Amino acid sequence: MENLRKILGRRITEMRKSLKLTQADLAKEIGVSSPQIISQIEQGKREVGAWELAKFAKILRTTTNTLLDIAEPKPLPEVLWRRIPEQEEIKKADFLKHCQEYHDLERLNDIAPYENVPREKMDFNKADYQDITQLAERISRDISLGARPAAMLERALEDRYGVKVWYMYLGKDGSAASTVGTFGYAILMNSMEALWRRNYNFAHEVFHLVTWYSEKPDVLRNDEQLWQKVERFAEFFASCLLLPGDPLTLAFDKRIKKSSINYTDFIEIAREFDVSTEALLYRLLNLRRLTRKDVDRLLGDPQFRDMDRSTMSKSWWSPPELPERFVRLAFIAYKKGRITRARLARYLNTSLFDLDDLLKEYGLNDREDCKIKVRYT
DNA sequence: GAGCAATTGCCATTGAATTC
DNA sequence: GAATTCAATGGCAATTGCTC
Repeated sequence: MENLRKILGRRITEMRKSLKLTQADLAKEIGVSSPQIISQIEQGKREVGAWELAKFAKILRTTTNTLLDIAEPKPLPEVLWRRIPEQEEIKKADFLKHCQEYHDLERLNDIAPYENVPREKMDFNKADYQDITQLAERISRDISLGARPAAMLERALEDRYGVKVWYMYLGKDGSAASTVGTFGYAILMNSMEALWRRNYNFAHEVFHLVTWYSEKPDVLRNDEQLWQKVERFAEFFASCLLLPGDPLTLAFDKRIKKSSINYTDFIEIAREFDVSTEALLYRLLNLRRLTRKDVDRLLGDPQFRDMDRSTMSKSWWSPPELPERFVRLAFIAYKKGRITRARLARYLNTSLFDLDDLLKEYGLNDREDCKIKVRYT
């Protein structure tokens, strides 16, 4: 038993340090009065009670099984951040824990393996914008995104490829992240983003997933010049994916009357494609439908900016606390008897008392299920 | 078996020493 | 200087042994 105590202590130390917490921080979170107690636990000199173990698991973003497992835990998957957020380690641990839970729910529901996310092995040093355009066209065709891709993209990646999408507050200056692990592909989005920016960021992260195996994340992190280039590619990819050339030029050309076009038409097209007006204008510049002078004049015109802003508030969208698909999977696993009601509440990060209210928010009702006989051939 | 006192072991607290 | 560890001390709950 002594050995198990030491293993548990060592594991707590490792996980605490990976989250950049001190013994004093952990003592405060756990609810013990002094860091000396944490020191004793980490050295295997003090027993850990069952309720304490559960608290350690929650605070260290892991499971009691992992804390007690004799086998060495596998290294955590890399997370590719757009911009490193505050408390990166905590956010990374939360994100990866959600991804694992998501995957566990998929398995509990016997969900068959998904189609593989299209992969592109790209040499970022040699690639050019023509390659990125072709890649966006290919991905758009593979995923069958159609003429208005933004409306389809997230749903298609979730349902068809099992990409896990999670929303979290990542600060006001905007960030997002992507990762690939044993749980599959996952994207972390900033819950503070407006709809049009969100779509763009999402498409940006899709680029990182598609090219995930082109270069190791730590290589990208340590080569600033290369990273900047890849980020420009990702932005351009997002632009091409969400604003496909033919449908966009068609939408643009049909609004031209006597060689001119109204400000409201630009705004309408941007809303139609669910992107910002800036993104639209730069894409039209790229497609040679506008000149650099036109774009600068529009973006510098306060009247255009006012008209644009006045239509934004109506389109504001705030994501649900938990992904709807994740809630649905947890609920179905519960209804099938694969998880208890208490575990369902834990997955949904709520209490048993508030569980029904939370389910109702997602349009789910904990009524007794019924069966009908069907003919099966 | 119930009640009580003595014993034991674990834990929290405090202050000081050591390590990083 | 902050974080961590060590050692001493007291409190509390569980256990043990005894008496009725």
